[in-house]
Amino acid sequence: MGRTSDGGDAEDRRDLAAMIVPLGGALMQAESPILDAHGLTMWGYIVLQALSEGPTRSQIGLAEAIGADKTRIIGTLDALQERGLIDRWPDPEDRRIRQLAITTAGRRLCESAKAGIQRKEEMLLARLPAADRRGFLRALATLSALSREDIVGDLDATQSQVG
Amino acid sequence: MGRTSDGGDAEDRRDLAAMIVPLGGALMQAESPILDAHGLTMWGYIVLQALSEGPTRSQIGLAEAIGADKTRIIGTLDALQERGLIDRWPDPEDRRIRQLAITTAGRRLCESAKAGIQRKEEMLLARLPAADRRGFLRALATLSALSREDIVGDLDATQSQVG
DNA sequence: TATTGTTATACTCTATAACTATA
DNA sequence: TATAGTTATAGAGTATAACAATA
Repeated sequence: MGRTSDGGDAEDRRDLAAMIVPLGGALMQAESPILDAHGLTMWGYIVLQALSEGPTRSQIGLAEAIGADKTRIIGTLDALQERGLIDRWPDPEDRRIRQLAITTAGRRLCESAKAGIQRKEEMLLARLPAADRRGFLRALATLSALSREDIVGDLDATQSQVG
Repeated sequence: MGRTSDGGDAEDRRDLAAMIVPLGGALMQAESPILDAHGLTMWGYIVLQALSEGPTRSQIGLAEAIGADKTRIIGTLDALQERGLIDRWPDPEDRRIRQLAITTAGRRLCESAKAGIQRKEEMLLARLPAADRRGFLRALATLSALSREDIVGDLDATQSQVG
């Protein structure tokens, strides 16, 4: 059992989540000193990266884009605005909505943090054989582009049986 | 910039943590209904898997092995013991220490949960080209075998500069 | 009335500190 | 006194609910 040749790699392995979740925690911990040196929180960095892609028409839109609750980013936006890293102003056509954009200073700081983080990540990736590394990054890009429902929703009913 | 040929893939990419952490969250959410169907919590499942490898001589040892605080697993152990999924008894030679072992019922339940989880994961991995998939799983095994210090500690001082 | 943004509250998870029983 | 296990408390992070301004 387990060695059946059903077309591929039915090797024994640990659960994906058991490998991925702790790895994600360690990566966040590794990023932390770099973000600290830039005076950024994790959420602040995430917001700056999102706004680097282009301005946003509402805070709710931004929150959805980064997978956060709308109430969770308010303090972050306050701090970023006060430091001049983002602009925030009411939409003249609908004064309920706050428009958001990154400033030049914000873009510069974000790019610096990203460079430091990716430099550190490169040292980690250097431990991998080149072929594995390419496959890893490509697979990661593929999987992280999937929607949460695509990952969670696969065969919900039939897989939950106790065997 | 970024296209320098320094021996490899200096491609633009999102931060590893930004891809890995949400993926881990989605995977945990995907596991959740399977664990529910088995009456297991995430920590209960982790404990059963750890004890599947062999008995443990103390709760502290088990907690360290799974990266948990010793206070965090007590309720979990109580519940597993009450359902007859683990045995827990004082070491006769040092009655402060509780020895732990999985029962036959515990092993059966754990294997059933693991089968369901990995079946679901296989459906996700099936979306990847075979080569990427192999590299992904091998890289993941390599990286998750590293200690937290190995990942966090890489070049702590020099990487934290604001450039 | 519905929606954006905000504030206040409650809840969950985790870490810390205090306690017991054994040594 | 030191350690394993337990319980109680406090803290961080998040989600939920209520509120003010605008449409």
